[in-house]
Amino acid sequence: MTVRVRFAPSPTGSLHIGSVRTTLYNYFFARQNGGKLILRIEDTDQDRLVAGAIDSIYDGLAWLGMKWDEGPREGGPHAPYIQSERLPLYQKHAQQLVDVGGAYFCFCSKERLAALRAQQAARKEITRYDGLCRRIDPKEAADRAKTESHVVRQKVPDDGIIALDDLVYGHVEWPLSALEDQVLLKSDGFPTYHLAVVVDDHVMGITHVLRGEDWLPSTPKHLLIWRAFGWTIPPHAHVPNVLGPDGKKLSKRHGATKVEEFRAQGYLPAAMVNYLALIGWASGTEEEVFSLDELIQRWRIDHVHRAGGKWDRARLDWFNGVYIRKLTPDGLLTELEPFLPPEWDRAVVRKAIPLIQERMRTLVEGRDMIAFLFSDQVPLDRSVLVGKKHQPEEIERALSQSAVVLRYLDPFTSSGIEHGLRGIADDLDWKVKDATEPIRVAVTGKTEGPPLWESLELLGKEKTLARIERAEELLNGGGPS
RNA sequence: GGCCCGUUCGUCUAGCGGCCUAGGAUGCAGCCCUCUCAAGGCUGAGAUCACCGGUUCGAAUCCGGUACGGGCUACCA
Repeated sequence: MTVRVRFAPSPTGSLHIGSVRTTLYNYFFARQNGGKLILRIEDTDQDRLVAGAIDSIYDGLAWLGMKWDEGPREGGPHAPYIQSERLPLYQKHAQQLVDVGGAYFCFCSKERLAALRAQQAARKEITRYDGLCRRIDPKEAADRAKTESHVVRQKVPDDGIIALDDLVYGHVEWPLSALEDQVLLKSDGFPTYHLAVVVDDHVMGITHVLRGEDWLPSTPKHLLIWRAFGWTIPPHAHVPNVLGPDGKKLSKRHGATKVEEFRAQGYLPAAMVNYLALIGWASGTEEEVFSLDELIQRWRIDHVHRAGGKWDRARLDWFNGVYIRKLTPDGLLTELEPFLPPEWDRAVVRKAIPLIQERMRTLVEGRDMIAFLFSDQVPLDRSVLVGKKHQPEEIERALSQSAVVLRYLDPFTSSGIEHGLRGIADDLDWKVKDATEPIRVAVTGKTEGPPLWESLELLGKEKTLARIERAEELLNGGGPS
């Protein structure tokens, strides 16, 4: 039997990091078993639809490097793959469930339901449906259903126990008495998630249900549906949540949560994939840098951790640095491209790459590191320029001596610059870094960054001298402040 | 409140009864390298394995309870 798994996002916004992690696990599982991957859009809540969400899901998954076999745009034997386009299927199955006694029509208004809940809450009782419509004679109910607004509710047996042997969590069981009669088909004719997943998973031949931990509590409802239809229940695996720093499910409150945000911040897809895969799974060895293909090979469902894992930006940053350093210089240039202002000379950027590649953790950081090469608007702060070791007059003198040496340098190359500047330090009897620091600040506005000699060469003699001059003026009391 | 799940260094995790005086990574600190910052190398601090009981010759690992955290509890997914 070929493995068939699905990822089933709902188009309520752009792709969330947490669903990406779950999707990744589905992806690994499908690929390592030579199985098929199905993308199914679960848009049964018409109120929560967000325009453009499907595009963003496609964009995000494609950016991450995931490819799938069946889906809304690629089609497949079970099209359509958008639940809102499969309504008759769910309606038919809801009816079937009513026929076999697994569900019933309910005519209670939302008002009555709300009032019921309020009363129960006031009495500090469990708030759940009271089963009023369960007692209506089926024939009468069927008649009323022809004209009256109604929903279809699941008929949960009064007692007994239902259990699941989860591939990750092991044996889990629920007392049926704790479950309420869930709505399966809404009055607008749309199914709820519970009906739609089960029907689609069965009809689409899904062999393994792999989804987030938050679905575990509603699994007994699904199990009951599978059972009522008399279908074979596929193995289920729930995977732990991705948490925010406070231990709660990762959400916008915690900052960036969407793939596109991380993309915009200059993270590489390979780093995202690698880092994300490691929240909730470990190889069991001491390796942890894995490509997508390696993850497909190495990932094992039985090595999935049960506890939720917190999102750790610092660790992501480290992974991103690792992947940036793995790039070829031209590869890095390509990755950098979307972040570069159009007017920046790409030939210069290309030459700067070896200077920044091992220093940057994100593409944005890399771009910022070389911005001084293209803009004369470098910030200049007098106290930063002077530093702590020397008097302003001494710094000014060092600067002007350096300028003299630099001015007569021809050609203006990094080795010449190095030689000249080291000479200045010697003359001054300063440490090289002390003589070098004011120049770095004058030219880049910062105390840290790419190596100076090469940076100056790239900047060129004219601009270098102009900026040093500007710094001298600042120390003179005149000039820019 | 009810049901379910979870709990090993700050963080991600290894660990599936003896190899654990608990390993790796990240982060942090220090040293080396060095024109700065990184990268790289080395070193270090950091976990009474939530707690209490039990099983066992032996428990981070098995069982029970407690505490704490989380998820779910909608005509949301």
